[in-house]
Amino acid sequence: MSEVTIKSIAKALDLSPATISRALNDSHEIKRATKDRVLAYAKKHNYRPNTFAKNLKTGKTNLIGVVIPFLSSPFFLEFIDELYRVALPSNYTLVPFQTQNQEAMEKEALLFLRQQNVAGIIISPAHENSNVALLEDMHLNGCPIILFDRIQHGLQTHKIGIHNSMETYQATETLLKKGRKRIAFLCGKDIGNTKDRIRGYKNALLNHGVAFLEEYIIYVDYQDPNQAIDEELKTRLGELKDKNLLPDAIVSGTDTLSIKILGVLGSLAIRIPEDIAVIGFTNTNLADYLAPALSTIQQPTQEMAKLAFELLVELMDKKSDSGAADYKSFLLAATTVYRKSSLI
Amino acid sequence: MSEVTIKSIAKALDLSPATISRALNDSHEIKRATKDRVLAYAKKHNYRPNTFAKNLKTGKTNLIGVVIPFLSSPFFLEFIDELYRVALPSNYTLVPFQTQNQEAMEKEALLFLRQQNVAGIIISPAHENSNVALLEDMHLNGCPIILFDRIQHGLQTHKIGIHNSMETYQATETLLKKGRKRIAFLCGKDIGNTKDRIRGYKNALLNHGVAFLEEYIIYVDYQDPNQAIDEELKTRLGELKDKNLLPDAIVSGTDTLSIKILGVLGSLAIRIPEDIAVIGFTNTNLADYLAPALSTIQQPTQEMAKLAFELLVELMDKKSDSGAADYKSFLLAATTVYRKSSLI
DNA sequence: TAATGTTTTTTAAACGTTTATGTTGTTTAT
DNA sequence: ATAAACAACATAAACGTTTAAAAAACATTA
Repeated sequence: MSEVTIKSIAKALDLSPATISRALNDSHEIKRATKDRVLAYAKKHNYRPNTFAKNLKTGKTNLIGVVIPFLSSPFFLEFIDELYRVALPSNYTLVPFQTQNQEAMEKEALLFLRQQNVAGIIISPAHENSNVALLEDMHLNGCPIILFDRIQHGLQTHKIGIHNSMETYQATETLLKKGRKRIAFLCGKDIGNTKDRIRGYKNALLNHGVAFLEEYIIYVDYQDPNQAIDEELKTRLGELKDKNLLPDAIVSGTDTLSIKILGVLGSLAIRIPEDIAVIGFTNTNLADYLAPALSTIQQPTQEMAKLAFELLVELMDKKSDSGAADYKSFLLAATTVYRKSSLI
Repeated sequence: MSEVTIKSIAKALDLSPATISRALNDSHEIKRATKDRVLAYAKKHNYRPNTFAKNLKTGKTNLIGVVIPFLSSPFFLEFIDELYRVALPSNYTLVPFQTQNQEAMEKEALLFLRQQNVAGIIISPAHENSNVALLEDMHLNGCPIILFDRIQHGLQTHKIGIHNSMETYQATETLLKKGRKRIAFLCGKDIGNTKDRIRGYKNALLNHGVAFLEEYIIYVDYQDPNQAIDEELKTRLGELKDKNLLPDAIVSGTDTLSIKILGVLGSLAIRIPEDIAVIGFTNTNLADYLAPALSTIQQPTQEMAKLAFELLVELMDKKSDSGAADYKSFLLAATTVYRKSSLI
């Protein structure tokens, strides 16, 4: 396929392949004139290095694996989108994977990335400590890894996230101060950061003297992509209503559910925020347009992406300097935007 | 990095590398017993073939390049999402790229994909005939290509899209039948399929005896990602109002704009659908939740993705059968869902 | 001028595969 | 019994790079 190679250039210019290779890599041991000849010829004949040969020889690639649970989640989508933007001027190429929040799929992705010998990985793991052994193995073998968003994970490396419990604490407190007492917490089963977010929610209740009710933690099974989440939500709300426990406010700790709940409440003829106020984690830029406009806890996605990329590049460049492994956790500030869904 | 190779296995089992390779590839000229020994050893020691060596030798990869204008557009997002789903069970790996609708970026992506020697490409081109020479070149050199969504493009290959003019014709006609006469058409400058969609819009007007007004084609420059599209939309509507030409309906021919226009009209205190009815092209599953619920012309995204993948695999398998190049254009049926934004 | 140092280039091996060709030993047909 | 056919493996070259080491070319110095 690729007709023009280092060898063919060598033959054409009556030089050795070694010289061509060095000239193309701007080695100091090739004189200016020769370099110019080679570069000119290469350009003229549209020489393109064979990635596979190069990688085979050097054992290095310029690939960055990006592993996320869902592409359809506004937060992860925005993250990837920004990642593409910051990676563009660099020489690195992104290889994204979604795991559907399943450890098995995550493993497949990681094995593939390992096989591709990626230069680094940016990952929001499927679960707490999911594939931790594999990740540690790759990490030890010189593949730098950045954890983001779901940073409660055993791997020792740079981590980028937000202060989850603090965010839900404040959201819950806001609702409490507006007089809401029956506040439910909505979250996906096995969805990252849930624990921390629930903790903040509970603490807010505690500090305001409101009793915590186990029934008010609404878990929704998220695993099955084809599942009718709307239906499940309706059922769960119906159960609460039957027990005479319909909440007067909902804090959602999960991106996608924050939006779904609006539609479900609407179809049940429950008014937002009059009957139930809603504040949710999500990063959709459509929040303003929703009915009603949704109060959101938004992660600083673009900064996270930028930081993730920069930290990774730093680690990849450092290479085997084998620094004393002083990894840091970066907790960025989230922004809560109050819109109609939580006003009273 | 990869410790265990064909060579090392050969040494360990006192066989030649050729035998190991053949055993791993289940060649008929290796006897059962030997194969079993090799497979067992490989499994036990976690042998992973070196992709680069393999690709270098065979000149083939299992990569599929996916080139789209925007990842942030609901339609393309859904397309990619589904593509991942159908590609998962196969042995192919997706390498997505977004071009920001810029031919230069598209070229970069294609050059990269060519360098990676991808087995095939699925693309919705930035513009009509953008990078057509490059695409043709790659195509001729044995890289099968599937065009989707924006199929008005010079490349001769399988194409998958919808009947754009028909869809906008029907949407416009619906509005006309409800008595709207001042119908504007909203679209992105240089956004694919615009021509066809405008044609359908014009024909509907024509067939219903409503005069076409040049001012009612509202082009919005889409290129600059940081541009304040909302502001631009406001300005354009303001201009129309000043000329006493405020429309009573809007058909949007562009995914993202279909959503944006809702917010803009809202902020101008224009009622939907009373003052202005809206029907738009888009595939967001949030259409129901928007304020007001948005009438949408939805492409059959998942079928498109599935078909694109299947056709591509077929072409990749066929290889150099050099079939008489009987490429087909598949025009799938879109679905128009009428919601509140277009009811009167 | 010859020895020395420096710059520039070549030689050759290697990365981990695949595959055409060669070699061996065994079976089958005549 | 012997030639032919086959099964099962080994040898060796190749894919397009990179890079250590050797070699050549040139420049400098005594």
